[in-house]
Amino acid sequence: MSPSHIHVPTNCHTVTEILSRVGDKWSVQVVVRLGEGPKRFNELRRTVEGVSQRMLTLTLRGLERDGLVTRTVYPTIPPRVEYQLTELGCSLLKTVRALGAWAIENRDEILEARRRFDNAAETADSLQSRSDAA
Amino acid sequence: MSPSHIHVPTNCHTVTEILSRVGDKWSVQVVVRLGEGPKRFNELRRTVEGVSQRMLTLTLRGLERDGLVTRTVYPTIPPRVEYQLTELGCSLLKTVRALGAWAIENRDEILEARRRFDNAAETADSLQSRSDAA
DNA sequence: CAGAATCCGTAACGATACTG
DNA sequence: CAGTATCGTTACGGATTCTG
Repeated sequence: MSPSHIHVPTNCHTVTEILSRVGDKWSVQVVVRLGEGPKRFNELRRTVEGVSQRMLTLTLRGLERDGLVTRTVYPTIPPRVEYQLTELGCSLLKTVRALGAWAIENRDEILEARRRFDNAAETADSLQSRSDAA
Repeated sequence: MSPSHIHVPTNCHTVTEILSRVGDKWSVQVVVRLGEGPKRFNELRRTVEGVSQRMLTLTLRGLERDGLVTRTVYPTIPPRVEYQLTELGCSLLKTVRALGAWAIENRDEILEARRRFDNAAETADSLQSRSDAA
């Protein structure tokens, strides 16, 4: 049992901070792909699908900055750069997979809830416009 | 062992979708606070700290739409509205806590990696400007 | 090949004022 | 009390062009 009634702002902030690192548009996908093994830049660019060159660069820089991936440059011609998960990155991948499992498990329930909610809102709207017209 | 080399786009998309629901600026904090029990609007507004009225409203609507919280209106004067986690919301809270635990556990390592990275970048910059001046 | 730099549109967010 | 409506700003992300 954790004392959840004790509010520790630092922890909340920490969690939020980490979540916004991982919650951006591409970080998770990149981490998951790198979970398959080290990859080169354009290799990632192809497999992540939909990511722009710019965003892949920024995402990788961010992950590198936080110590989640390493960037290794082989000074050949043409240049060759490999990205690889660090141990920290691997441990993150594990907990992200848990969240992923939850997402897949509850996908249908969420989608249906969404459908219901949108339907209800639509119904309310049409009732509204009917009373407007009257 | 999961066959991680088999790429299932639907699952990736699902995970990304869920993560962007939870990865926004306030959802997690709201869910965590609601994990302590049902709360009223302004009660949340105070405990979540930093959230604007507008964003709290939007966040709660989003969570309600996805079936993660319920919204109960007591038609008294003044009005009283209670928000409460659904079962689905509770199950999400559990996996989010796992991510939170990871965040807290690895906070220092991340911060230090960040510091190192920024230092290295700064050093490179100053070397750059020195060769510019020459 | 692996990026850096620039430009630009959208969407997220915050502050404020108003309402039932 | 619990919102809605409107406005302005900022941050995110995409497309394009250029470079070592």
